[in-house]
This record gives sequence, C-alpha cells and structure tokens, in this order.
Amino acid sequence: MGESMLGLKRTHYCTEVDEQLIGEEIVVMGWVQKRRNLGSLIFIDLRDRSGILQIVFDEKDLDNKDFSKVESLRSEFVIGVRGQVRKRESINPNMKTGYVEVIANELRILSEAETPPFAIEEETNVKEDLRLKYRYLDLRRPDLQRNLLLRHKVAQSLRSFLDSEGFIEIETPMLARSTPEGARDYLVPSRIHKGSFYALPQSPQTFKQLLMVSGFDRYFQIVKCFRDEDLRADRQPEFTQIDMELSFVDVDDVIDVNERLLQKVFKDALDIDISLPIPRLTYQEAMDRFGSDKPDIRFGLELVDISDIVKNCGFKVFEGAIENGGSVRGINAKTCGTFSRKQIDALVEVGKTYGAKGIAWLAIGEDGTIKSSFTKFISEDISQEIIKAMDGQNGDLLLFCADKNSIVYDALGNLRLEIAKRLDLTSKDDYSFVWVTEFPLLEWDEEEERYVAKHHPFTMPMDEDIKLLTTDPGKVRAKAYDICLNGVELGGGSIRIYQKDIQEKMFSALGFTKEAAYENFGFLLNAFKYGVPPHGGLAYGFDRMIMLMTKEDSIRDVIAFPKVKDASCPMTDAPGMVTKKQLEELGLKIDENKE
RNA sequence: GGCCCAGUGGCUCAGCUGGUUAGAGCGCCGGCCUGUCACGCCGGAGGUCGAGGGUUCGAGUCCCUUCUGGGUCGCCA
Repeated sequence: MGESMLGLKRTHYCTEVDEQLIGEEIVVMGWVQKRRNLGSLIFIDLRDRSGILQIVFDEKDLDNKDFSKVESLRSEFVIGVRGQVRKRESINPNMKTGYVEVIANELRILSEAETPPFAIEEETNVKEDLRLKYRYLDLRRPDLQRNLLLRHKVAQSLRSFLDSEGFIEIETPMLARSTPEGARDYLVPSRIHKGSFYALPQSPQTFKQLLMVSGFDRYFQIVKCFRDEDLRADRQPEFTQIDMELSFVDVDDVIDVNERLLQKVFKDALDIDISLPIPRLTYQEAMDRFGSDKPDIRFGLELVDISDIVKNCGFKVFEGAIENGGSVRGINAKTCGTFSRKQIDALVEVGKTYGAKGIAWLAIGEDGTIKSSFTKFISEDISQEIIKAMDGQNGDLLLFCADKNSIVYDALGNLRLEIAKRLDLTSKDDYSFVWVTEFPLLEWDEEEERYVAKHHPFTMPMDEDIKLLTTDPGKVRAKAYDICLNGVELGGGSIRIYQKDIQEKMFSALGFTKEAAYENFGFLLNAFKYGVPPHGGLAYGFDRMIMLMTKEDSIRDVIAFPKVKDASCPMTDAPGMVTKKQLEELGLKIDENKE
C-alpha cells in the first residue's frame, strides 16, 4: 500500500488518541470544531465522527508560512494534522481526550469552508426547517451521528440474530401492484404500458407469503415501505420495516422468536435487559383498562366502567349513552383534585378532541369537599357509589365519559396519556413492552357500509371464532398481535389464512365477489392452490424502534434524510417538476386547471 | 381538509396598552495576546421585523389574506 494522495495517511480517529500513544507521531483528519487563537499559540479542536481532540500549533515549531496557514483556519475547514501526542499541561476532565493533545508539526488544509448557517454542536435549538435544508451539516452533529450509529448497530444485531435462527434475507420488488385495501399508494407510471401504474409497496405482505409458498420457511428483510398519507412525528411517507414471515407456526411461535429478538437487540445496542416473557393483554383487556390498543403500561390511571352504577341515576347524559349501547367510564386522576377550573376545562377540551361531547368531572378537595359538573343531577348515594368504585380519595380528580364505546375508549385513553404527561409519570429510561393479542378481525366502515379488514384480508380468525364469520362477523377475533412499547405500536402481525374455504368466507364477509377477489389477489390465491404451509409473521416499524431507543420524539431524528410535513424534502426540493418530454414518454398530461 | 403554535441581523431570542434612530447573547470581520478549552481584551460590519394588503398622524406591535415550518384531528397500522 502506497501513501495516500493526500501525502498524509490517517493513523487514528480523534478519540482513539489516548495516554498509551504519548510520544508517538500520529496523523488525524477531520473538521475544525473550534479555534482558540492566543497569538503565537493556537488551539484547534478537531472533530471527526469519533469525537474531538485538541491540536496545538506553536509558532516556534513551525515556519512563518505554515503558521499563517494555521491563522487562516476557520470553523468546518477540513484538515489533516501530523504531530506528536503529549500529555496536556492542564487537563480538561469534560473531554474524552482531555488529558492528551497533539503538538502539530504539519498542517494540511484539505478543504476550506464557508461559515455554516448554524453551529455544528450537540443539543442545538436551531429550527428544524433550517437543519433539514442543510441536513448534511445537521448530520455532522454528534447526536445525529450517534442516532445513525445506533440504527446501524441495531440492524447488525437483528441480522445476526435472525440469521442464527435460520431466517433468510430476501429482497422483494419496489415496483409492485396497487391493491385496493389499506393506505393510499405511491404510483409510478409505466412508460411501456402507457396508462398503467406500478405501486410502491406499503409492505412486502403478499411477496413474503409467496416466499412461504416457495418453501423458504423463514424470511426477513429490512425494507423501505411507502404510504401516501399525511405525515406525523412518527410517520413518514417512506419508512423502514423489519419484515419477517415464518412457516409451520402459530401465534406463540411468532411471539417467542420475537421476544428473544427484542431481548437480544436491546442488550446488544443499549445493554438493557428485557425480562421475558413480555406481558400480554387481549385487545379487549387493553381497551377496557387503558382505552387503547397500544397501551402505555408504565403507569396506572386505568379506566373503570361505572355503567352499572349509573344506568338508572336520572342523569340523561349517562343514561342515554348506556341505552344507545355505549357505556360510562372514568379515570381517577390521582392528586389532580386541586386543579383549577381552567386546568380541568383544558382536560375536558382534550376529551372533546377525540370526539367526546363532554367530560364529566368530580374533584375531591384535600379536605374532602366535592366540586363536580354533574353530581347535582344525581342522588348523594349514587355519587358516593361512584366515588367508591373509582377509589376516589381526598385530592383526586375523577373524569368520566359517556358515549358509544369507541369514543369512550378514545377520549379516556388519550386523557389518561395527557394526565400522565402533566404529572410526569413516565420516563424514557423505562422500556415497558406489551403484546396486544386477539384483535377483532373486521371493523365496520360507516362510509363504505361494509366490514373492512382491521389488519389485512389474509388474517386468520381464531379457531373458535371461525363459525362466526358467516353469522356475526363483527365478533370474530383474529390471530393478530401487536407489540407495543411505551404506548407506541412498534410492530404487528398475524397468522395468515392458508385454507381456501376460510379465505372465501373472509372475502364474502368483506363483501368481495369471487371475481373481485381474484382480480386483486389472484396471483396469491392461485399460488395457494399448489401447497401452502401454515404461516404467519410480523413487521416492526424500524424507525420508531430506533426513535424509542434513542429517546427522540420524532422519527425524523433517526432518518438520515427525512421528509417534512407536506412530504417534500427541503434539501433537494423533491418532488419536482419534470419535462414535457418525460411526460410525453409516459403518456401523461397535467391538467393545468387543477393547480 | 379542520384546529392550535411559531416566523424580528448568520443562529437563539427580547421588544409592555401602537409612539424618537429596532436591542441582547452567540457567531462573523479586523487588531492585540504562549496554555486556552464558553479563552480574554479592543474595535467593526450586519435587519425592507416571512410576504402582500388594510386601519391609523404613526404598525415589529392591531385587522385581513397568504407563504414557510411544527403539533394535532380526520386520514393512516
């Protein structure tokens, strides 16, 4: 190996320089983080991806020409330095390399730099749009470097675990077929088949099932998926899934391998021990206790059903909800009894955001005095019974919602999270996993006036519920499961239908004719004619997983080049216009009247 | 598509009930400095207050519209 073109060859990363190397000549390369010019002595903090090392330039060790080069250094210049490692005269205990420094014999300015639009430093409070416009500078910051490094580590850990368990990584197409169910597709026009479109996959779902038909037995993939829906802090139009599928398994087999996977990954990447088994809740338990199918179980504040107590209480709001098939439930916001009226009203507003027409409340003062929005409508006895059922103590605030169940769950479930936030009941150091199982197979869609698949149309019903598929589809529970972490849905999956007769019942419950089913999923149904193993799988939101592991609040902080809220990229300005020629080749025409 | 929040030198912010010439810290530029590490000291440049319109004798401040970004509901697993 000859010398590099630079004339200097890097020997060490900055933070590899330690007391062991004192007296040795080394070469480091990186960016100028900071300069401190004391006249004929100049200190440079040199930064590379490992961290920071102090370089000293002494005028008496360098000739005039070289020293004036040192004086010209500015932030973010890229330099190479050759020099001796030595012990510092005064140590800096705040730096990893704070007890050594490099006294420079040679400086090479590899690249000059304009002053960056914001400082490259940890814990920046620069606005995100500016950071994203100059993402390549933002990514120089240590926290984003750490996040992407952790992402890499987790990916490596996953691959090694899944490989050791006999999984095979197989790539599936990005140019796929649009399917009617689920999210909106990103479409790619075909040049050869004008008027036809590919769809970017929302997940490799059908392909991985076909791989099971092919006999690959255990498959996984770390794969980009696409959904053309509105963005959120934890939702991007393109995101990464850890996708897997296994043959000859039932629910417990999938859960078992994934519990061990999570244990391994959290140990490898964060040195955190997850104790197994991870607790499980059925969907119904999760809704009844936490008002959510992705419950945050780091704290209590559980829902209590008081429908039986108030069904004849005389208060129309409560009675009406129960008569219409709904319920009255409450949560006890411990220690919030002293909240001001304004604070309580704010909580009521939270409930209304999620569709509640109102939130009834009952505050018990420290001295036991009761203030309430509704006790004047009901008898003292019933009030006391409610307080007892809610375990109301002095200083508690009881909040109630009366409506159809879906709204009661949604409003109280979110109110519960809001109260936990205000009372600071959660810690990001606490990793509380929970499986949610036995999801409903189908969901009634008011708009379409038909059942739609809650998961997807190939989800297996629970064995004992198969007979309900034709008689009472809304009651059928599925062999579907989600893994939740701290109130975030980390992943989900199901056992799939592999029997023709059950699949046909499923399609008919969804209101599909046989023809419509074949038109959309014919390739899969055909494949299933030729010997299909029982199979099931799971997919994780990889970005969300890394977000929780890095304790970030947004997946944008764990994705190198994320999109912003309107699905554009402020750095590249994608999406962009294309030429008329490109459109013509695709046989497309833009309607100028429609924006 | 609805609602909420923000937008003032390069960055982060202050700017009261509308009232002289819009401020600060950091950064930047120049000078001095051999042990700094938030280096220090001296000096300097830099703003059509996101944009457009309106009210007013007078608008960074009030009103309307719009743009940009964020959060959220709908939507989405």
